[in-house]
Amino acid sequence: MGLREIKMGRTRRQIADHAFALFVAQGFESTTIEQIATAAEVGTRTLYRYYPTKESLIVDFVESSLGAAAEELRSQPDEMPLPRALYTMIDTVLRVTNEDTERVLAVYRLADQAPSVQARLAEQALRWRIEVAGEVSRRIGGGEDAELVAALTAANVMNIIDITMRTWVMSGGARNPDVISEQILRVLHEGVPIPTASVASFN
Amino acid sequence: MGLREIKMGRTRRQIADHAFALFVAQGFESTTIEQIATAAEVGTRTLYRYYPTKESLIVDFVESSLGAAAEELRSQPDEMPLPRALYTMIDTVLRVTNEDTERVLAVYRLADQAPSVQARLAEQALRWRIEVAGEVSRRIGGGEDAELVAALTAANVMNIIDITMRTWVMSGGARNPDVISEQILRVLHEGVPIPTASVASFN
DNA sequence: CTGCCACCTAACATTCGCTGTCAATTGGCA
DNA sequence: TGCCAATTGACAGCGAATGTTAGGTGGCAG
Repeated sequence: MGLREIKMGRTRRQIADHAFALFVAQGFESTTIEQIATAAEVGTRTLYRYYPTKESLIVDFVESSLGAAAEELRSQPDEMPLPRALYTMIDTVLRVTNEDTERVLAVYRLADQAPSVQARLAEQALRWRIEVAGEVSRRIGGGEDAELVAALTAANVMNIIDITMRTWVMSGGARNPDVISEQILRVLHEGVPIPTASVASFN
Repeated sequence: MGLREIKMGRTRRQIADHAFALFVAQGFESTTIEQIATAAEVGTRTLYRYYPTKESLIVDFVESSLGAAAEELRSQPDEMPLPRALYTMIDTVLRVTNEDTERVLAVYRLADQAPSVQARLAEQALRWRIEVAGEVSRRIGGGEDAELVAALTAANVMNIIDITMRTWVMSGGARNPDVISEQILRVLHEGVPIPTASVASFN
């Protein structure tokens, strides 16, 4: 790795750190790109080369976490049972979370006060849902309802991650994310209500 | 209802219709607010009073649909089994869809070409997920894992709606949404893979 | 029927996110 | 050491979004 990339990496982190500091201090909307650029000692044009949108200053952090999780899923051997492979994915996200709790907390708190950030986060989850669905589809093969099963399974996984994170954030970071996700998995295995047309089958 | 509100309703529809026409014709990003305002024969400031953001010109349509569905859920008697009540909600969304297929198709197609629209749609789904979780929570009472069950149930319902719609849109509107959702419900009742920590229990 | 009030409308100005362009700078490498 | 390629940031400009304000229109009391 050359000096060039090292410097770029440093610049990138500089920008994100100053952005977070300012966002937390003054709020997302009332912080301008120019303020961030000035604080990070770069031109606004340079900032935009690293982070294409204002929201990405916050959301890229989660993006990399989800990216690592999806990569983890793909890297599991095909012989591994799907439920186990899916679990490794959740585990990866939680590991990243445990490594930088403060930043993750800040992300979700900022999302709560800035609709555009919330929107980008939600879109991100959707994109990864589709990504994961593709991998699940590949693993279960192309049976009858394969596409739908894959889509539903992927959606489930993203829900588990999302609800775990939100529950954790709601506790102010006090509870343990791993414990929460275990609880969620237990509840899921016990079964949750599923919509039914007729009154007959309850759950 | 006074003359004033009638006129406002007309203006509102005027704006949305012209916006959709322009979006479909030229794409979302390359259509400016001013073009829409001009086409609808209103000032840009007036347009913003009806639709606070450019994206809302598109997503308000879905918002009302989800709003009607949530209202439907709330209006079901408490004695009705939850799975049945949840079903009425899905049914309501699909009914709205069947009533204005062209507009719904346009919404999702535009979302595919405009990230900001996709993001707002996803955020909307998230908001309604939380809304529905509240109502589910109320109906199942405050038992041990009640909050988590409610959150997971609500997420499931929103997933069913979303996957139904996406599958339908992917078919170009050819397939029947009701049939798709029935298929999804059947698959769900048969059970989909759930992440597991140990290799032992394979769904 | 009339006149007043509240609300709707739209023009104007301004802020801010974001992009294209281009010249200056700096790292990589022969 | 000097050339090439890539990074940088200044400048200009577009378009979305908001505050302000003046003028118009419907609703309603007298």
